[in-house]
Amino acid sequence: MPGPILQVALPSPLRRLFDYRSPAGVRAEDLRIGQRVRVPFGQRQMVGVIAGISDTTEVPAAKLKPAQELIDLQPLLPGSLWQLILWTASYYQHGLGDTLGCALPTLLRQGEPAIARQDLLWQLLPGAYPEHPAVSRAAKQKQAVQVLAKHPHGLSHALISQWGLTRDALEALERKGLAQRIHQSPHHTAEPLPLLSDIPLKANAEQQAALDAIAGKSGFTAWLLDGVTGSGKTEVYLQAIERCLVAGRQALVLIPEIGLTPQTMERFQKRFSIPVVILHSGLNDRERLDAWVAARDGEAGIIIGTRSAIFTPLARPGLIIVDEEHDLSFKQQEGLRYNARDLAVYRAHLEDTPIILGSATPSLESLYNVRRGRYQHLRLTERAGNAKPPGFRCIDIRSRKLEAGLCRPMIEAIGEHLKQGNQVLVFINRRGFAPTLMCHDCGWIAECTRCDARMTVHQNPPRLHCHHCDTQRPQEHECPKCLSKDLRQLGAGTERTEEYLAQRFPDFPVLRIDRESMARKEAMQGMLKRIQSGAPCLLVGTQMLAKGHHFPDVTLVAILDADGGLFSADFRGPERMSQLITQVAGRAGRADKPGQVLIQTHMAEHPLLINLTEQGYGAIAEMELDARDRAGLPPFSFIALLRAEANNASIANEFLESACTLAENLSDQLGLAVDMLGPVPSPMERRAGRYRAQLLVQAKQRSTLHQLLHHWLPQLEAHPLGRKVRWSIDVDPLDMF
DNA sequence: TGGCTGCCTATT
DNA sequence: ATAGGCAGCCAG
Repeated sequence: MPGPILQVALPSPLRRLFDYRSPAGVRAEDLRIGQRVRVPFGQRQMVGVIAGISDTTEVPAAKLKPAQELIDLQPLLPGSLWQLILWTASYYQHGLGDTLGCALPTLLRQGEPAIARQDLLWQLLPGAYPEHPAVSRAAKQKQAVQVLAKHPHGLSHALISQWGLTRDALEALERKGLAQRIHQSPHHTAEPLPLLSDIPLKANAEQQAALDAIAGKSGFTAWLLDGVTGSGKTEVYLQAIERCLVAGRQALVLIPEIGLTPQTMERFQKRFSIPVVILHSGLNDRERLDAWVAARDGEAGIIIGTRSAIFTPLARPGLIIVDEEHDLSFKQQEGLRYNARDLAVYRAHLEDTPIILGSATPSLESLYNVRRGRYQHLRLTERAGNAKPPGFRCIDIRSRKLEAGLCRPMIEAIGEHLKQGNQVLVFINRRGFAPTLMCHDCGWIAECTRCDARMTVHQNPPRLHCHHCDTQRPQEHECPKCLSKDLRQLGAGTERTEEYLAQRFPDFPVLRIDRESMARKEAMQGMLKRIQSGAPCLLVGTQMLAKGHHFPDVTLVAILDADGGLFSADFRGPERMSQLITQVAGRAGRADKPGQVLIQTHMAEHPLLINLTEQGYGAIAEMELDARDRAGLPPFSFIALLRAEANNASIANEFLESACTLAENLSDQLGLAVDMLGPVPSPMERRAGRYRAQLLVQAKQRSTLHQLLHHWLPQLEAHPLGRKVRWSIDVDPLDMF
């Protein structure tokens, strides 16, 4: 009699499962869905996950091979997380094997056992205290004593780097007789610990109302915490987490990619004495696995991480928080194109826990869900210490002379604020020195050889740089077309504005904050320190300035170009622009120093700008939602984008034409009301030497779109042209590029 | 005729 | 993805 057949998901782009016989010597009753197996695959061996167990198979017996080894004794993931991953693969139309590949830490993908490295704990010995003379001249060891003092039952060795400690410091303490290592069995449960190591702030009335509302419901509820910058969303998170921990459960916190602000992280670690796990990009594979296991086995109380942390298993899920839920970095832009914020809502539903989506500028999707009664709206409108919201004013720059992107009234305003001893933030969403290099005699423009884009002039070091494919080359000294020497650098980026301001206001330091100047990690820390000193200075930067950090001594926010979002090709342009302006504006001001925001624009009477400056983001959002409704755009419809790229334009187009016909046939057969838009060349047709085109599929109902995708994707996969082009499907795309 | 490239196919 | 097989092609 034939044994069970294992249907195994393998990390390959092929969207199907592969059947194997069970490994030699493994009893049928020990096999479970969700266990890993090592299997032979072609010439190699691979680690896969059992996704199904069956009595039968279509595969001829001669081809069927036995798996080599059963890696896990138990399923790797709790049921809810397995469900989440299955749903992710099916919703985003991605192979299960590859989806698991995105969801699991590298070492698990390689077949490493799913246990923490060791069960070593560090514990203080009696008589150790931070002021102990033996550590008075050893800052690291002193810090270690402080941290260990908060963990009377011992701090897991796996988590020491999370607390900024090193093995060396702890071993030194051991030698000095101040600390010891203790070993414990893997699944021991510690006696209840004090949860808090710091006293919560007193919640104001709005915060308390939000907390009471959240506490008043059990099970799944989605809360939209809509709070202006400085209104204390983090304090609501912290106290909601505290409640969750008191109930013996774990909290998962998702934060945007660049939002890893050390200040916020410190607040979490300072407040709680239970283990907080931070999944940041600096972790190595082993540390990542240890953190994963600590979360899965319930050792870690709070798990904080970016997008991919949504796939961290929890032993006792109790609460999910998505901070800055409108942020685009929650959407993965390649491969498995999932949106961690959306998955978080589904996960909370699966695990029957509350979820808090927080933002000062909620996405239209979330506001729409509030309108439909799916999310509960919580508002925080007061800024801490009664700080006034910043006052907005637009400056019409039509026919005004600009110097390095600044008009005269703006320069004067900057001078005023500096003279009064305040800081000024200048926002210009363009890196480099100048966005264009042009020949003044014949109009030639320096373009990228691999993209349909202009080269940006950079000065440090001097070069032309393509921001789309990263190509760099020296700047021409004469026009390659007419040999004129009169090449001009047109327009302004952060470098030019920085240079101009430094020369115009020589008495004040100018700090530039963009990807270039922040390349070194210490750079940001150094600049933040300087800004926090409160001395008058100028900050010049890109949208990096808009994320996370608060600058209380800034009284003027100068926005040099608000027009980009007003006439963008993307229907989300206005939403993005409003969010960006509101977020940048929110960086400034505090109780005793109200902030002012000046916006340069060519379209001072544009209703969007007027509404934004007079009524704020909420009003704009409602207006935009109505516009989307009338136009039948998301969130009032559902879209998927099929992208194709190839070395020549016609083959990408041919593939999409054929895909379009297939989709039209399918929707006829199945009676589905879907609209096909395209294929059309991508807004930037050539990028990094490849030609790109796209086809948009749109439906009124989510289920209609998914029925089509479900039948369409296998056809595309089997399409002969599909191997000549590189194609991908993006469900709920956020970017049309 | 050996060895190279490019294209096609199978992977359980 | 990735490896292997095979046809077509050229230097020797």
